[in-house]
Amino acid sequence: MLGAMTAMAPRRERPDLSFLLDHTSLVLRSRMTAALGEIGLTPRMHCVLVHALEQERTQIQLAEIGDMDKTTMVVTVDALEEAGLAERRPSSTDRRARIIAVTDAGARLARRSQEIVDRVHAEALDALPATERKAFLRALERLVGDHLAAPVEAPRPVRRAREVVR
Amino acid sequence: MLGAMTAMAPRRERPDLSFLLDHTSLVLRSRMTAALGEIGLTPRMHCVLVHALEQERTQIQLAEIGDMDKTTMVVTVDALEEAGLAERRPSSTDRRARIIAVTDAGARLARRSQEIVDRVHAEALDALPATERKAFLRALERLVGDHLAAPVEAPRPVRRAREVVR
DNA sequence: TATTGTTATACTCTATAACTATA
DNA sequence: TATAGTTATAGAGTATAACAATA
Repeated sequence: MLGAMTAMAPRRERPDLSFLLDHTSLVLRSRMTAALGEIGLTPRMHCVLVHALEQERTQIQLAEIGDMDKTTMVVTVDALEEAGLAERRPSSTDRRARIIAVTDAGARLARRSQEIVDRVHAEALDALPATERKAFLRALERLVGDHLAAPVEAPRPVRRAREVVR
Repeated sequence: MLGAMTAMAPRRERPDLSFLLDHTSLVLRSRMTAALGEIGLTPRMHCVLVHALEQERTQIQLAEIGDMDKTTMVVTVDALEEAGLAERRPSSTDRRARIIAVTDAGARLARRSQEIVDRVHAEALDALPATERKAFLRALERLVGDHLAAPVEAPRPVRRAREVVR
């Protein structure tokens, strides 16, 4: 990880927003991953389960919601199927597409994992006084909706064709 | 990246802190990387420059501050030397250690890069009303100092010895 | 014996490219 | 022609292992 962007002394006058956001985000993620890991889920599996439960969705739609590549979705759904938590079903309207159907076991586990997610979030937020907590969340939501809505696109390196193995 | 941890509907009642922190952190980082890239620096190079300027520091000390591995520090210092921004000098007290000395060009560039860092931070924070901004920063600092201080250590996979090539 | 800095490289993660089936 | 899903793998990023010099 990358640490302090700003020299030590002027921290108070120029708060190191990069460090603060990176650090809190990383630590929260590590807690979330550890907590969900106890019931055999990754954050990604949880994300797919919850949104597949809401309504009938295809892999592409779930990939969009979870901000994953479709190829990452393939391995995530593979893991969910292997664990007996979800199944691929043909879409009735598009024979190319697969609906991700959550099994009963998947639905039960999703309830537990959502409790875990809420608990991990609550434990973090409980460290803040109520007023500050509200302003904190409002601020984050404002940033996500506004100035920090979309990442700057970095130019991606062109990749050579893949080696064909017979 | 990973997106929403929480189903769509209950977002208002159960704010998705993971999503909010991940998203803001990622977008800010992309902006920072793009902005520093315009003067030929990575966030890591900036970080090392700034802290090497503050006082005499060895690679290990700079790695600690930047939360980088010492091997990552090697390539970062390589890049700084190649760009003529810093030099490795033998420590006068420990012949194993190298002091990272910032050149005049490095010092000039560090002033500019710190301005860039401050500007990118300010642009984000300017999106917030003054009161909210203060509470936001206080909250982040409280979390970093308290509940979200340290990541949960994930068990690292054991790695086999490296192949010896003669 | 432990630590600084270094090199080589193992491993993870993510996404691109290419492909099949279908729209 | 374009899209959903799949497979294979390229490439970036990062950290471990091993080592030389020194403490």
